[in-house]
Amino acid sequence: MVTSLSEKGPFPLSPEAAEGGALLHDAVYAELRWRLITGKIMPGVGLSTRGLAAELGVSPMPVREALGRLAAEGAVEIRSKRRILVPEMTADRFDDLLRCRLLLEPEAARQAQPHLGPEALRRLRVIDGRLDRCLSNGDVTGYMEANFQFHFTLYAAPGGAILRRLIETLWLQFGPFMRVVYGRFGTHTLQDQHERALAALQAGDAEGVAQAISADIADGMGLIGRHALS
Amino acid sequence: MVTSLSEKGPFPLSPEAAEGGALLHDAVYAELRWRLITGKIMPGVGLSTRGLAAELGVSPMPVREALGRLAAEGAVEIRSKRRILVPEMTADRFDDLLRCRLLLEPEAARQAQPHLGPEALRRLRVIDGRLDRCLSNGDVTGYMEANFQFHFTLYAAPGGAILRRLIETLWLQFGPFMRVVYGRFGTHTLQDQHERALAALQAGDAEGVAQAISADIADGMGLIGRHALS
DNA sequence: GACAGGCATCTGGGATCACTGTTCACCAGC
DNA sequence: GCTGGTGAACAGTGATCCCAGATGCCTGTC
Repeated sequence: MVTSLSEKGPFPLSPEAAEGGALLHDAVYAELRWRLITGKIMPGVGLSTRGLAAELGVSPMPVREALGRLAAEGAVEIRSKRRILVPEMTADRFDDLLRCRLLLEPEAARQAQPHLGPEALRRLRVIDGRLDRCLSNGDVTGYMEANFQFHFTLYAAPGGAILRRLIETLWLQFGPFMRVVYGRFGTHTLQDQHERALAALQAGDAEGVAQAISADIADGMGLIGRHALS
Repeated sequence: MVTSLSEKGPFPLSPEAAEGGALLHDAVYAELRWRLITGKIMPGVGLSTRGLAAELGVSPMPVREALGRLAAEGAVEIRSKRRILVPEMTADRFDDLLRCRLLLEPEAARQAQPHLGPEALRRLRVIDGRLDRCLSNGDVTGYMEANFQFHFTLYAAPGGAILRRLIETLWLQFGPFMRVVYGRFGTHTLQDQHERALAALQAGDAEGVAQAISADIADGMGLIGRHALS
């Protein structure tokens, strides 16, 4: 298998996976990351290297390596042999993740604010518009993709790469769970604080942006997620 | 090679590596993590899967997987083919790491304080005593091991696993650099804030613990590290 | 009919092999 | 003597193979 990748665009190459570079295991890693963040993989489902390899049209080796990386980040759990799965969410882990988000993301937004010019603001508005359309249409996957892009476009700042990376590992862990939650309760109940963040951004109010993001996380993830767990 | 691991205690099994479990690549991963955190691997040196495999007495396969995981955490850099190395520190990356530490670790200490009883306090004092002895003796490696144990014993709290994991990722990245810095400037200049943290801990003052950790990071890593980079 | 034990199958972990791209060194030419 | 090109060695990547362990089903016995 010289891999279908080079000839026909192998597995549905997601935006994230596209920048994966020439290395096969990097592409697989990026693809799986994207699937987890956008909740395309359900919690509790077992993943098999052979199965994923067949699905993606690659050999089991790059898949194994990608799963190993994800395991190091806590996104998948290698439970003994024969069982490698996306961990189920528990109330404790949820609270832990939520605390970390509330600690990291407002700070990331605060640090990024001075570097976000009109061009970034315009892009954020475009993403937010797509996000709202997905909410109206009940397109959960589209919403999660747009929400990811909104937050990480907002956090883009020179010198924030390490913080962004930490935040990404958090998103990897709650993506599958939140997908289930949104799927169960629908998207119409979601009320994000993005407008507030954009207004503060336009005003050059870093503290306001941070507070908006904090509220966005507490509302969008905290309330509905904890409700689903109870 | 049924691996020397099972019979004679293979490669110098560090405290961290011991809990690695039965899986070979987990043991290698833990071993390399420990070496990075304690600065036993210098920045800029090339690592080769084959070389490490020979050194550790295992086949290149588990080493490859371990290096892949470390690459995902930013602890090693896979620069093209034929070159996989511990990245050199830059001023920007250092500032980024320092900001993240100052964001995460005081909060981890604050969250852990209510869960730290007299027993934990006693263990922290033992570790701090060993740490001070290492400082007097100029034992840089021993100091870094003790310092790691002090901080992560302090951060131990139920429901803080994810935060601790994030912090470990940071330690992986500055360990090799700080080892060089300490080696160059000696350990006698180091003045940690551990006593202050222990006093606040004994008084049940969570905010005081957090401030002491904040000062400890700013002094022990911030000042000396930035001085070394200038 | 239910439970226990054994067997078949499946899956992950490790080893080995083949290939490719990179790097370094040596040699030739200017 | 220096520079540029070429070739050889080397190291990472991906594929295939093999083994051990776990899961699940089937059968036999109580």
